[in-house]
Amino acid sequence: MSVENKKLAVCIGGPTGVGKTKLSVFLAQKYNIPILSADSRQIYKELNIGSGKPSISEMQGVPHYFISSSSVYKPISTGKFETQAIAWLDSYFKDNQLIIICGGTGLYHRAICRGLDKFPKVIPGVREQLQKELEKKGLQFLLAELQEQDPEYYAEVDRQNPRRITRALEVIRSSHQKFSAFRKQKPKKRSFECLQIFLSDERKALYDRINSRVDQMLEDGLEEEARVLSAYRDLPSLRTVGYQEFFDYFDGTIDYEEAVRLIKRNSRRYAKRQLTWYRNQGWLEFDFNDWKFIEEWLEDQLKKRGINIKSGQNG
RNA sequence: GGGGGUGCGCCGGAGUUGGAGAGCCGGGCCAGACUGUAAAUCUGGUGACUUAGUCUGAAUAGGUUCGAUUCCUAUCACCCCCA
Repeated sequence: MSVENKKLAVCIGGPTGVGKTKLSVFLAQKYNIPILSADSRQIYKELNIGSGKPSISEMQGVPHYFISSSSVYKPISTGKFETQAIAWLDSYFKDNQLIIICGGTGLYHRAICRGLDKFPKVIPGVREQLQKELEKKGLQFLLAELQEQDPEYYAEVDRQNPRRITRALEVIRSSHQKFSAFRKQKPKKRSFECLQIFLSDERKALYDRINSRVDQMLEDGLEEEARVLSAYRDLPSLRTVGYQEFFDYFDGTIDYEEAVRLIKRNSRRYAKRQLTWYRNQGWLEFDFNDWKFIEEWLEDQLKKRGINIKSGQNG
């Protein structure tokens, strides 16, 4: 690939509420490029307030893709997201050199930049069946099956995590092959390069910001949004901080104060998990507030790659 | 001023009333794992240290005892009652 054909995706990650959107919009405006969202909740058109989806005014005219592009009634898997996003990006990069990929879902970023291994389709009903067995017979029962069917994966999997066990078994039962047989863990070739950075902040300040962000969501009508969606609470996409807690409140399991407290707590815990993920994945860490530094760093990266894009004054 | 009660680890609760535990539950916090449910799911830590272990520890200071979180004395703090 010649230098002129260099394609670059600037991936921006980080914990919830750290300011990913603001920075992305700023950079997108500067280079006059769109933003592709890597967020497993903002992708649903029904989840607005609770997902922290940027408003029209926050987008400032910058085109956003994969925001509100699906419906909670048709859940999108990470695999589907990869397929759609890559198709979109390949097409985009035919005529363009630079894009911003912004979002808090680490696995989505990974699906774009590295790709997921190809797994067979799960036969309808298998997952539900496994869920039933898990509830009735327990994890140990499923573990025994995994040990027999796929000793390799059994040896390395987190055996206390039902999600991992049932995932492996749904693939095994659907394909009659070992789960580990599909786990090549080999990065895919992409038509573009990913530059991965994440924003962070002092923990105390981040948590304060998250707490007040939740207060803002409540003011904006999170409770009503949750109420409308409560009939569909069992959908995977509604297993989400900000909604689940309200569902319990509607049930009378907890009172309003408690629901709010839990939303804040679970948001903080989520933020921590995100930080752990990006550090673990080797992303470059930047201070959320140091835009100047990030700008200069990015300029440098573009120059190195021979990417010459006018900093547009539009916006 | 008099009488009574309570006091342990970041916080709350339970529990031990002479054979002691850096111990139980919850919270908070810290850290980690994670390839199609990922805002999901799961794990570890939270007195100190030279960390497979060692030391200190039940408000503080003494005392009784072979042995004290437990009993005694004083002090401090908080709570209740009486003046």
